[in-house]
Amino acid sequence: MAKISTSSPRQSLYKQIVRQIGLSIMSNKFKPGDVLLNEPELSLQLNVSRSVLREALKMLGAKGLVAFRPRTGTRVRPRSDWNLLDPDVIAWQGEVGFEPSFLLEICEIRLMLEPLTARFAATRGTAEELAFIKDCCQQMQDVVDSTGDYIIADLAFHNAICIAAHNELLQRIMGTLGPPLRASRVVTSRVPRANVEAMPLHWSITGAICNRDEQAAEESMRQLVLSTTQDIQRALDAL
Amino acid sequence: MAKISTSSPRQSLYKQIVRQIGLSIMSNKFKPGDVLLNEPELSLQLNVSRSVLREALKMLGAKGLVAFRPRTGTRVRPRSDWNLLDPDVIAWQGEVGFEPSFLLEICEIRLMLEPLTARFAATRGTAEELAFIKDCCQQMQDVVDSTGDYIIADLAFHNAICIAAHNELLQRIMGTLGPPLRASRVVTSRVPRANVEAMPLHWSITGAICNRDEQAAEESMRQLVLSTTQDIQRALDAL
DNA sequence: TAGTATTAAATTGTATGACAAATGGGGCAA
DNA sequence: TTGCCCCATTTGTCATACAATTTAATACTA
Repeated sequence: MAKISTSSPRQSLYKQIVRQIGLSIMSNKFKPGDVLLNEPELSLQLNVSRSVLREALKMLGAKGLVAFRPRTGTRVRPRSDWNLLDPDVIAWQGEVGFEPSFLLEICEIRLMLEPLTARFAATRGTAEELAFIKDCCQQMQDVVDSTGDYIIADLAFHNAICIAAHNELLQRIMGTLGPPLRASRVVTSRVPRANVEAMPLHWSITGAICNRDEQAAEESMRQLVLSTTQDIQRALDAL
Repeated sequence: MAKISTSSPRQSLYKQIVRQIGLSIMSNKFKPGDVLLNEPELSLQLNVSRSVLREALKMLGAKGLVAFRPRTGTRVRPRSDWNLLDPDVIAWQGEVGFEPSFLLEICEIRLMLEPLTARFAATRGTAEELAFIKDCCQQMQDVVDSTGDYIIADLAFHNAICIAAHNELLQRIMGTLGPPLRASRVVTSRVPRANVEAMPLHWSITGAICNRDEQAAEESMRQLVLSTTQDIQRALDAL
């Protein structure tokens, strides 16, 4: 059976299939509750062996996207069962376009997490970690005119703070919520000069953390998140 | 090839294998960086066909626990790559015993999430949702003397607040972090009369939310989470 | 001798075919 | 009508063969 796939020639077949079906689910081509084609037919249609198809389906099952039952078939599970914090699930959603409501939900989570994260960083960060935060902030300042580089530097900045907070689970959550933020930042940066205007807040966060001023760190970060949330809200409203 | 498994006769073979290997990883039988036995041998040792083993491994791979490479083998990934918010990953960790540090990290996340969750519930909850919160609180009061029932009622209470906050992603996170909390509550409830002493705070949260008093709801919830965190901290220190 | 290209071995990746087990529905009987 | 049984459909499991990939040893060359 030949591999005709025009897209990614150097990628394992099962990974391609996982991605393909995953995207089909995210794009609502298969809606929750729908029953997929049975395995023999689906493997025929996708031009792969049943083994590959099954391994792909099992991976989707592990992410909570589908459920299996003999005789009934493989069914797309309700969205509330999806592992929404799985990196692939997030990425696939991004590829087909995030729901605005989902982006706003992420903003709310950030509003809950980031202020206390900054506080913990001020309390627990090592000298090296604080120095790195300052480096990241300076890096943002340096590339403030380049939208793409600025987004990357901004992510690095927030990640550095997260590392200094010394909470592995938190790092995982924030790391997973990073890519969607990057997507929303692309929307945000349509707001002219948003980057430049956000720099003072970034500097005050950096200063507060480096001075071990927990209260100021938490409060500045809250202001920053509120501000970027408003930017995103405006950008989404403009659509 | 016979299924001699003495444990769960009514469970798909691949699910048993996923669980078995998953637990082996959690219990540090396979440490991060370790290379698993190659598939033919491992399938022989586990007494299953290579297909079943591969489907199980793919599921573990989808959860970030292992990575595959031809020639090199299947390797356990570093803990930082694990999908720590995957329900199975959490559950398996619980079965082999949570690390105290992990429980404290969860407490910190709660401290970040729950106060604002309560605030949002006060702002956005429908009349029905608020009534349900009150019901849950009353239920806690009714079973305050039964440790097991109290834990269940407490989870339902916090979940009801989360639902009223109208944030799907938040529900997912809190729902995933629920079972570990249940485990830590078992530890907590060794503290005598902790249940009874926590009821006033629960009632003030309930009252604040039902009165749409955002500020009081947030602050009461913060006090509650801080209080339970201290209980857990004390219980862990006593070990 | 050192550096590079070639080859070979080990492991995962893929395909195929066959049969077992579970399940849901339809038909049959009380 | 209601309960039971049987059967068709679908996933679950097994076995085997071969392809593709990658690492490492090996040979070859400058």
